[in-house]
Amino acid sequence: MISELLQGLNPKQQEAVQAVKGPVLVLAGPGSGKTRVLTQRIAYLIEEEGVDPFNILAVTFTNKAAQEMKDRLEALLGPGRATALTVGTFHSVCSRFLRREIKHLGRSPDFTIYDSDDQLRLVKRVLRDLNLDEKQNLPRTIQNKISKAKNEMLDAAKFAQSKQNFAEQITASCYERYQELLLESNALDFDDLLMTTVQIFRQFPEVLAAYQQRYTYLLVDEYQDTNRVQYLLVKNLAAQGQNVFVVGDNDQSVYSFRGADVRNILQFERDYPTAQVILLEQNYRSTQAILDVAQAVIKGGKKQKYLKSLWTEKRVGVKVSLQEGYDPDDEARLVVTEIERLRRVGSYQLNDFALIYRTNAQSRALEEAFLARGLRYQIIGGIRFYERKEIKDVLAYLRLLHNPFDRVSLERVLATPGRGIGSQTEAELQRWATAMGVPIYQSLLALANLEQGETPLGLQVPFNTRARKALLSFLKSIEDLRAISTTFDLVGLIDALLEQLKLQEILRKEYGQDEGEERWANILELRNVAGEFTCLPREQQLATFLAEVALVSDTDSLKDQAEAVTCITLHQAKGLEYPVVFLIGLEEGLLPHSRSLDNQDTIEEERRLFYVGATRAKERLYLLYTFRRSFYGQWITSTPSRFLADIPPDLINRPAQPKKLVQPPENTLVPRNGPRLVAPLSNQGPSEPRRLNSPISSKGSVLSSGPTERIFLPGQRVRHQRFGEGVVVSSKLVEDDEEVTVDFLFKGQKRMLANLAKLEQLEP
DNA sequence: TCCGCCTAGGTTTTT
DNA sequence: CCTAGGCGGA
Repeated sequence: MISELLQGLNPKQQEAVQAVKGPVLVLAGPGSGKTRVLTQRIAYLIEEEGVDPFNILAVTFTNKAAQEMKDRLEALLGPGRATALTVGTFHSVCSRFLRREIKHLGRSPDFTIYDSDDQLRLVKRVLRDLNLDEKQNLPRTIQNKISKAKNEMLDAAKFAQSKQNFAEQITASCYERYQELLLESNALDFDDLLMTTVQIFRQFPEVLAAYQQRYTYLLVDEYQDTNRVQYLLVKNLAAQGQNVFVVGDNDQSVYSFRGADVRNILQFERDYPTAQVILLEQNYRSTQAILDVAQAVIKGGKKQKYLKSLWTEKRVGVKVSLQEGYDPDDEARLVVTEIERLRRVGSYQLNDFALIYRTNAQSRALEEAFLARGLRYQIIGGIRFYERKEIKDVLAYLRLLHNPFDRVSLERVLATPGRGIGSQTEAELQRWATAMGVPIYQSLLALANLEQGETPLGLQVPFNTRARKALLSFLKSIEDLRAISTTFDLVGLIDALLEQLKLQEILRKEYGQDEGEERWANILELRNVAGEFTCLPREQQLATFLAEVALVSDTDSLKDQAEAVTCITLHQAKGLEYPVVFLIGLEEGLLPHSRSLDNQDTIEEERRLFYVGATRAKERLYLLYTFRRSFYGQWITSTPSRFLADIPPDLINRPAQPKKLVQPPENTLVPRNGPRLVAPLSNQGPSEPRRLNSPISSKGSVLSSGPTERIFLPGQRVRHQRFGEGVVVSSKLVEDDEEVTVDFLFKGQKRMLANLAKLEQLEP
């Protein structure tokens, strides 16, 4: 009997799901159901091959993908069947692994995980410790270098060896001190989670052997986005059984900035000579019109032969639209207007729409347009929930309670709220702790003992009376909370903390009524999340909560059912799909991003980003760019993205702009909030070709010509100069125009060419 | 120590 | 444009 698990899969997919033991590489285009194949494969292994879920490790790209995989398995196999399965991101899997195994390095499992913000603070601390100038040694740059080194498995010593020039020696000494502070803080940063795991594997072969024995089946999604250390993790775990099943798409490799190396997937067969390679080329997501454009862009740059091509059985569908907005506000307005139109004439809901952009900053203009029209929207990313100041403040207390050596949290907590402990006192505390050779928190405890008359090391009692008082009262409040944490559950602890801090009042005072309430609401949301952990044994609640909170990303909490338009970056949109997609800001300097321009490889990565964005669309794809955009407060005339020039004109519609804008007179400032000097004129038929300054190419490019998109859909209200108002009955595209049948209020039905007749769109 | 004014510099993308 | 840090004054 053919397994039910194979039903609804095409032969290629079935082949992948049933692949025999041994290494398997599934090269799969966008929308090819690769994540589904991965999931079905796991179900198949358990159901048909009798594999114990305990022996399976599946690595996904986000926690959200992991959750979805678990849910799907539950649905396929029945409840409870797959609970022994290990699923998660590299980071979460390694984090769990280290809680168990870090003891081999003589470290406590109660380590704190430092996120990027914590990393940066720690680097700043390092620079101050080493008396280095923050101007000459930018903390961000140093943080990036350290992170990069860790992703390449270079520890501080190896880094110092490999870099000989003076500037890098400075970085090396920062790296060294940085690791010292991490160790002293009993903390691991994001990158350590992976690097330390591999180090343990190397140093303790018996530990590795145990995991190799356990995980006889290893599956990895988005393999093209693995970096060196992730590659080594996979390789180490797969070394014995070779049962490694990876899925990915080299055309969607967009994470080289965090060390991802597309060669990992391209050289899979070299790493695993017995590998089977399966190509999934059929696309189940997008229409042919969308796929054609996406393929044109991805192929545009390269001469090399492609590993795979894409095809679909879906209908050709609506042509992809390309449109210019005057500026980002106008661009946003065009999008919102189109969303409103599609909602009227089609059966779309708000969550069918996605606005995808290169940089988070672009979401600002969108936000304003949505607010102005009263459409619900959700912006993914930007300031992440767990990076909000008020949230981090509260988390800092919780982290300090769980791990008193956590240096970054201690410093944060000392400074907020103001309690009379400033940089002077802090520096002195630091000196004193160093003199005693203990971590800062212990030196505080020693200070308390000193107060009670003990003088352990015969050191002089430091600090003036005021500072000492402040420090001791601080210590007392922490110790009080610590006592509470040993009797109350997590929510009880948080309540006590909020009470002690008088946080609600502080927030209201600091940010005013409205924003104060908003931030307080965030705190309550955090408290809500904490509530989900109170079902655990009390001793585990805080640790589990903190580990979880450190590793979630924003897309993880993305709600599909939310009735709102989604605004999201290209990177975060990877793996998602929407019926209608607007790719905005398709301009030189933005996509490709200006920071990528000095290097051919990074420009090609930008091209892949375009490809990823375009292939998110199922039914309709809109490409937009602006005439001008402001950078650093300066208006710059935009140049349309070079990737647009790779699209054959006949694949694209350049709609007659329903709203035509005129350039403002020279040297006229357009006030940000005042009345716009550039008023949208009501439409008067086909617009004059907009002056495109520096078009990419004069012919063979979508930028120079193009027929019209179908904008007069049935139900659209229109006005004609002679016939007056009417409603569109039907329409179809013809050569260079759109043929519409209109039912006029007084003149009955007429058929005409929309642009030729200068037909005007009206609001409903 | 804290507050507020000022200026110089900065914008990719994320687990 | 915006914001984080530096600097002067209370």
